[in-house]
Amino acid sequence: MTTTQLRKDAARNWERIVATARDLVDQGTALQLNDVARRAGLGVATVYRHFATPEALLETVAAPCLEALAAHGEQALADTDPWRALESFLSRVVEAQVTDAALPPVAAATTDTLPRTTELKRSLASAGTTLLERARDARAVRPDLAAADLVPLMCGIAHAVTVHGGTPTDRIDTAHRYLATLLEGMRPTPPTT
Amino acid sequence: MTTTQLRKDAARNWERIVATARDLVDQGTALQLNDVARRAGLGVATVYRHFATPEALLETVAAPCLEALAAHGEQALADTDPWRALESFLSRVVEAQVTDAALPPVAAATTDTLPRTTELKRSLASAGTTLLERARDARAVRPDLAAADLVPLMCGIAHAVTVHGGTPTDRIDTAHRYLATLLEGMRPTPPTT
Amino acid sequence: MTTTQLRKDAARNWERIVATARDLVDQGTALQLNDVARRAGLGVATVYRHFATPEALLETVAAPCLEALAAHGEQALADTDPWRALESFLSRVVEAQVTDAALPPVAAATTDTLPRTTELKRSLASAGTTLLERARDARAVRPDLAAADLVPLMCGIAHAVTVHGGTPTDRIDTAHRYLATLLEGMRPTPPTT
Amino acid sequence: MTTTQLRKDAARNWERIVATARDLVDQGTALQLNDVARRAGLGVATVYRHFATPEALLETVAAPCLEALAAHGEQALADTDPWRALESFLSRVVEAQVTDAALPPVAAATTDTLPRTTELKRSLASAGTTLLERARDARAVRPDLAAADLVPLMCGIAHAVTVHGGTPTDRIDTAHRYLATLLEGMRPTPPTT
DNA sequence: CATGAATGAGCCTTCATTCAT
DNA sequence: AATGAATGAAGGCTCATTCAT
Repeated sequence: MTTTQLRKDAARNWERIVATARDLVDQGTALQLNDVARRAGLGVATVYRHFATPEALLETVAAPCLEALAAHGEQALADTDPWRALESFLSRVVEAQVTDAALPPVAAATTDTLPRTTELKRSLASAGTTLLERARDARAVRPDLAAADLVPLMCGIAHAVTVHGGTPTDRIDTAHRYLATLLEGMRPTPPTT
Repeated sequence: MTTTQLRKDAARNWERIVATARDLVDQGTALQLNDVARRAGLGVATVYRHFATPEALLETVAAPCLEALAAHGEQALADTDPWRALESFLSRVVEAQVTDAALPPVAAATTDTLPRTTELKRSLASAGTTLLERARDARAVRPDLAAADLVPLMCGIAHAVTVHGGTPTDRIDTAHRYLATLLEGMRPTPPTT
Repeated sequence: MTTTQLRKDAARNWERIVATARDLVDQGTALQLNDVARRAGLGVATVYRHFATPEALLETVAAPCLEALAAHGEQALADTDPWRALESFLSRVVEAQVTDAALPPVAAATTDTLPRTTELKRSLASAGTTLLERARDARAVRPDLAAADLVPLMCGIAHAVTVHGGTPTDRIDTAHRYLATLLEGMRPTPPTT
Repeated sequence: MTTTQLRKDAARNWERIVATARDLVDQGTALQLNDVARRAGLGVATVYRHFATPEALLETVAAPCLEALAAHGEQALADTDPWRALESFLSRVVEAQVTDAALPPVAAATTDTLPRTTELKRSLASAGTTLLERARDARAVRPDLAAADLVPLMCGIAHAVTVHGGTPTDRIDTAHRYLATLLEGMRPTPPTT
């Protein structure tokens, strides 16, 4: 059971708020609770009751995507090829970051508002860590790359893509190119005979 | 003679404004012209006269650093080793980005406020392009890396460093590590015999 | 029911704002929303919520008077003497203009802010038009006088009175004198035998 | 000798300022000394030296037109037909008011900034008074019309024309129509036999 | 005399948040 | 629980006028 049981109407309002916020995020508009309330056709206080701050709402909007990534992380662990597993996982993460405007700020934030967000980010980080360690054990990545570097690097790539600009489709391509380059750099340097 | 000659007192105020803004930037505070005016002990309109927008002021604050980078770019061109030249240049750029808080927003912006900024950014981009092309011609970098990717990637690394966090010193180390990894990925893939 | 039902406290604030604005108008002070808020002892945003612009507030202040004039216009239509009806109507209009400082700017404006204002002005104009046409049909006024001239001429007289100056009482007298002169000029020229 | 003798360069600046102000007035822009200075390519203080306030400048801009009107007043006095003289004079005055945007505010002001303006307005008023008295003596106008009403009424007509709107050409026509109507009303009421 | 930089009061407007209904 | 009116601090910007150069 993820959320506390809400009364039926409260649940409907919650949905409306999140849906409205999602639209705004997709439009690239910054979340303002007042604004969300108006667009959702609800009172301001109703929105505040559900989400104390814009960050809380943003994290809620981002949650499904984070969950999907976490799930993918689990699946990746099942892959027998450690390198391919890591590559696939990071690929998904970067794609998500350049596709869903709700992710970058949530991913880059050092402190979260909702416990659920912390939990999800931890889960993701943990999957990344495991995948990285496995790959390292298999001599598939350089030993000097720490687990704590994974998230920052993914955020960095996402940011690089944003600076590069282009259409949404371009952006996915660029993300893959940048990730590919970085991954190449993460492989161990072959012993120079 | 780069700038129009200012009256002595006006020049003093200009300096004060820029110095105040520099302090704020170093503190990580967003520039607000009213705020700058108050801290500089000047009238608001004085600040507005010198800098029409916060962006103009920020670009002015960033300018010396951009100039230093541009100068370094020129020097790097003199290096006979194309790879080392590129590496050294990018290293400086990334260091600057993580050291000087004025740079990231200016570097990431697609449109500039001051012509001088555009000029400097163009000069930097041009140095980067030349260095990259030389390295490519020397088979020192992969052929699929475009000049247009250089700036985004440097911004990406700077952002990754920020997300990673740490003390200023840590940040420089991290920046070098990340850059090293990326550079490794930029080298051409050795022919698999 | 003309206006949307307001909450009791909101209604009280609305009244306060309009009353404050009315005082300012009577003093000849230009309406400034911040000023109104301060004098009414309310937050700025409260005033902005009720009246988006000074014009909207001014029109609201002017509305009761416009309504009274419109009502008088209706009554005047009942008068069987077309000339007397027109005279009486215009007399009231001019009196109102020199008595209530809220009217001249609203009357002279080519575009209104509130739909209600447009409606009232239209109603007044329509009454004037009907009265003028009737009088023309009865050969009581010159045929070359258009309905579109009525409002400008009344504004003109009001302005003339303002330029002339004097105490409020003087002003009403002056207004009547000027209107009388103009009305005399509006009668048809008797056939020069 | 109208003005104090100015140094040649000062005189040139004076001319520039007035010419710039005239352009602004013709465009319908409110006079702002700072703005005038910038457009005239002069320092602000230079403009302030010549004209202490926007009103002073506006009156200076209006002066030639007032002089022309005063001159016409003198000529009108030569006309042997008192009614025609008055009519011609008022016609010119109203035309000027609707043609030159500098006049209405100057004419409507109760207190002047420049002595010269007061002098000119007095001269005009005096011409009007004489013409009115002559016409009254000749039983060409109603006896209850005071000399002090002439200026206000002309301002009123000008204002009515403004409210009516239309192209510059329309405005002149409208002005004549309105004046004609008013003049008709100024004639003595024929004894009702 | 001319200049134009400096001033700072003052206006407008927005927004996150609270609280009475 | 829901509502949305009220708040007022905070920020942005302009402009008439002064004064040092």
